[in-house]
Amino acid sequence: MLDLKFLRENLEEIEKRLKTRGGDADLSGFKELDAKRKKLLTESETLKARRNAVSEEIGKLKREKKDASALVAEMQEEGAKLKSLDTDAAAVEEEMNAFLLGVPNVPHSSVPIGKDSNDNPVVRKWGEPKKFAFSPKEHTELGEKLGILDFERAGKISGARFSLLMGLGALLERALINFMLDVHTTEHGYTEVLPPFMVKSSALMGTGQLPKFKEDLFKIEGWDHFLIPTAEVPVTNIHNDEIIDEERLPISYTAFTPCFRSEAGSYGKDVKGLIRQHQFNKVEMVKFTSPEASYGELEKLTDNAEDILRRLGLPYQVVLLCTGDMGFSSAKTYDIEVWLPGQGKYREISSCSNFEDFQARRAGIRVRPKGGKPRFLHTLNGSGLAVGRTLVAILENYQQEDGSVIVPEALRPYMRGLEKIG
RNA sequence: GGAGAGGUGGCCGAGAGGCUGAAGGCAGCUGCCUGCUAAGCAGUUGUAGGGAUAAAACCCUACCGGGGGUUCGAAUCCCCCCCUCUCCGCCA
Repeated sequence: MLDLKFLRENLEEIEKRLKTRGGDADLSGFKELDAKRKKLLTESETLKARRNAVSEEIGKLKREKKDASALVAEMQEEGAKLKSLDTDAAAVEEEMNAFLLGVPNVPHSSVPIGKDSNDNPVVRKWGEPKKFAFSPKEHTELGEKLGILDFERAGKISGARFSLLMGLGALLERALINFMLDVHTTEHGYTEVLPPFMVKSSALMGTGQLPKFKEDLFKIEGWDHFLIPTAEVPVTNIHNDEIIDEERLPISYTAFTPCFRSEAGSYGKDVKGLIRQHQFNKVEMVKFTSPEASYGELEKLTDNAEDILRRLGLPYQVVLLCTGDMGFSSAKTYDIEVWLPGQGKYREISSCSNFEDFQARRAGIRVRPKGGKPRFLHTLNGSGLAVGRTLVAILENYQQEDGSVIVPEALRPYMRGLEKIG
């Protein structure tokens, strides 16, 4: 959510920059709404000031045992007027709030202007895509032949876009989770958390998934709860409505959770395999920083995610999302894309974003500078990494001609020393 | 699920219709004092919205878990909801 004053004072500039995101940045109704709000507020406050003054007078008269009935009668009449005025004011306030909740974040000045993912510049690459002496297979075929992935049975249980990991596949997934968490906690300075996998709507409001993107979520029937689409939601909301002393920043959390997404509107995309699932595992990194430090921390956080890929020996590239391809709440986002030989392309495996104070304002997360006034802090998060897609990348990058898969060295301690699957 | 207790400022904690934005304490800030540290003394310190101003000072409004109600006036009375704690039941 943008700051009301900031929006009021920079309306044209903000509108111009939001337009670069494409689509939904319509601020045309704002001026009128803002004026209406101000008018009602001023009227209501004037009446209230009067009421307070008269009430005090009445109190004084009563204490002196004098007659106050004339004033009381007068105020009874005023009361009705105030009540209707307040009803209107509350309605406008709510309208304003709903409006603000629907406005996306303003892209940072370093974000390139563009229409869609084709306009995302590659900012760096690591590793060389391996040349295979044979035609490399996709993970689906490899996994099914090895008996570690079973999509058919997953379908019987849960339908399309679910997966069933068996035997060494399940172990590999678990190994990846433990490996990632260990690296982030022991080497990158993150504190591990294991949050709830269901959250209230207010938490989703705080991080920006609600109110606009309800159709992407799974709701628990009869409850105000949703399955989390990412650990970002419960972990960022750990500190909602808190004021954190500045010397405690930055705060860095890492969390493993399953993630649940309806994938509405993705029909026909990635229908096969582990790439796009209704349920998948992810290790997430979340940071709370001072406004001054957030862009430096974004670079660190992105590098922390890249580090996992480097240790696993998986080639990747980092792209900077252009204005047209960014998420609703983000001010700047890097996507990390891992090389998948089976598909012959780079595919997203992590998304690292700085939200500036957009989420903090919604969730009420502030920092108190030493001796100063509280202000909203900055929040960041990134996948470190999407576990299922990492498993795909390992199967495809480490496949051998006979269909077996070498276990990357970094993972072997987590795989009972196993060097090869199959 | 049943029974009780409770949710007040950065924190602890009083207040039980008007004189309360809220005593007292802690913490913070400023000054004094003191070889240093600690202690002591005095002053000061909530958040948000609006008005005023060159900027302040200043003025108004709201906020005592959330929402509604009663009243001229609500932290205080009434109703609904949420959360925490204790006991009982149930359960991994």
